[in-house]
Amino acid sequence: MLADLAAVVGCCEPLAREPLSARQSTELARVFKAMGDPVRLRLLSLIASHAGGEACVCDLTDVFDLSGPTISHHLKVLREAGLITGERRGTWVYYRVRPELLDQLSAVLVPAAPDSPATMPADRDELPVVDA
Amino acid sequence: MLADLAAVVGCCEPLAREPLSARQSTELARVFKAMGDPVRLRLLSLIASHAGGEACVCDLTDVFDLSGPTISHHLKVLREAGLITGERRGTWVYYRVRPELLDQLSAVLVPAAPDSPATMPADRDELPVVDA
DNA sequence: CCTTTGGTTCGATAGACGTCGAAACAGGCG
DNA sequence: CGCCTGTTTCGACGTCTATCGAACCAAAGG
Repeated sequence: MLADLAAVVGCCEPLAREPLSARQSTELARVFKAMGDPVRLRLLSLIASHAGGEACVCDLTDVFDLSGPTISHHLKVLREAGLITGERRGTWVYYRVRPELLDQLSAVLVPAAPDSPATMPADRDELPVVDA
Repeated sequence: MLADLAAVVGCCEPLAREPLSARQSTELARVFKAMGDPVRLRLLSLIASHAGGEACVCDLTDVFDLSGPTISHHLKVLREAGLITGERRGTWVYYRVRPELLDQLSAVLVPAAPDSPATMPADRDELPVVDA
């Protein structure tokens, strides 16, 4: 669903440097909107902080007072926003975050982090395209 | 509306370090949701990148094919999320961003930026409380 | 004062979103 | 094969949200 964030945002153009184009803001907003829900944000955090960098859906469901389908729905939103990837291994489905995306978002927000690797365009101006 | 982000998120706890609590995710999601709209994201960018660090509403209205009330509504959402502040000076109302908030969000996203000032909790563990 | 211009609030409406239960799909395992 | 568990899809429903026009408030000048 989300094409390549770097391609749209120009990789690490801070929000405060120059106005976003309509296209850029649309793509970026898609990602922020995915994070604009408490459940999804918590899911993201649970996956990101889970041992091994990945979490099974069964681990996530028990944390909330929500039905299975609802959790699955939120995971799908996060997946389509490019924030996480899911992989089925046997019976269970494991999700892991895509740190590059978080790095990019972080870089967009902050005016100019001096020499943090998160803002060094060098080693990741080509992100894998995520689809569906 | 938004209390103190730092107080809730614990100031700079990265998303991937430990799972967010229900409360933390709720507060954070409020901010991300405010940014989860193309118009608002563009407004934020227009204000942040405007000369002098502030922009008059009259500057913002012309950029969009939207009615005045709609722009005003979006500005209110950004304001209540704590992302911008508005001040009336004479005839016009000027908006400016709150960079601390953007810094904090950036810090929450990235696992551990080595020595970027954006992630140094030292000089800003006390943020001004924004209300309405 | 009254008018004009800039911005916000109000009320209404169409569409999007979160949630659920039921049903469908996918793998193990008797 | 048939069942059982884990996960996703489907359809529906109530709520929230983006948008508008109309009305309203604030400041500046006649």
